[in-house]
Amino acid sequence: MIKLYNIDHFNLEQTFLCGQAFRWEKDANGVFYGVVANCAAKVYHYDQNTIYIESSNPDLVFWSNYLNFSFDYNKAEELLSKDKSLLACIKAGNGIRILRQDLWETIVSFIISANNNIPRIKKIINKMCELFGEEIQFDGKVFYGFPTPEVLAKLDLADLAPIRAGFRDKYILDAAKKVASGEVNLGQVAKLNNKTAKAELMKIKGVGTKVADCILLFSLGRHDVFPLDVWTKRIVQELYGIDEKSVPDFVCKKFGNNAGIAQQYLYYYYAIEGNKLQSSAV
DNA sequence: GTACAGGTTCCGT
DNA sequence: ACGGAACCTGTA
Repeated sequence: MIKLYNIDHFNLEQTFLCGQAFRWEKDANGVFYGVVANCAAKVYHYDQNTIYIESSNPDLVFWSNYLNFSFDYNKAEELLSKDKSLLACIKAGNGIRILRQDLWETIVSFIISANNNIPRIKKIINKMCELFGEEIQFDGKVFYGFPTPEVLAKLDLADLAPIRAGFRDKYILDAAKKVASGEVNLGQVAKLNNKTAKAELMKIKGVGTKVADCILLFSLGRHDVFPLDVWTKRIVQELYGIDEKSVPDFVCKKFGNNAGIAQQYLYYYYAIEGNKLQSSAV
């Protein structure tokens, strides 16, 4: 078992259920079960400042990387808190962290997220893992790893039909084929700057601006990227009185290196918690 | 029955 | 370049 002590700024609920990851579930005791790549895990707070991780892969380095444990949130939040509108979001969502998720898994997950809702996204991903992922025995339960590009590349649309991905099925296959063949080299993508990495990812069908930004933020730790979806665009427009076309530029300039973190707070506060928008001074 | 969901692609100007 | 419809499916 891995024990993480003296945790500052880390809330599992907000981190796992804020819409950046789709494979964590909370049970009746408040314990989170999930699968990361091919590692099943049980994660829970011992107390507010201590987290326990039991996993089929009890590797501290693996988990501290996934949780982006070394990143100092205090500094980022200190800067963001100067904005009065964000302050309320930061207080409400305190302890949200941006994960560093597996690149391949993040690509496929956010392809599936297009024009979709979170419960259904989860359902599709779980079914795909169950059918094509590796079986993992852990804690007396059965889990399924995320299918590799190689496995998915061999499938056709009929094979994928049971996961009920709808029109996204062909995009999943396109991603698998391009990654398995090396046409899109994931090892390289991680080394490229935002703009180039994004262009590389967008070679995949079903990966547009927003999905690519999500991949950069939620997998590669590019905290300066602000994925603009229908929610966050609407939120920024109303909160700051910005017209639609200026939003991308505005968030970039306003939140700079911490834009992605700002995005996550805004999304959590207004979209997940369902608070009503009210304008306030910038 | 109809509208809509954390977008992207495709097809018109 | 830019705007709008179409897209699978599930749920309200």
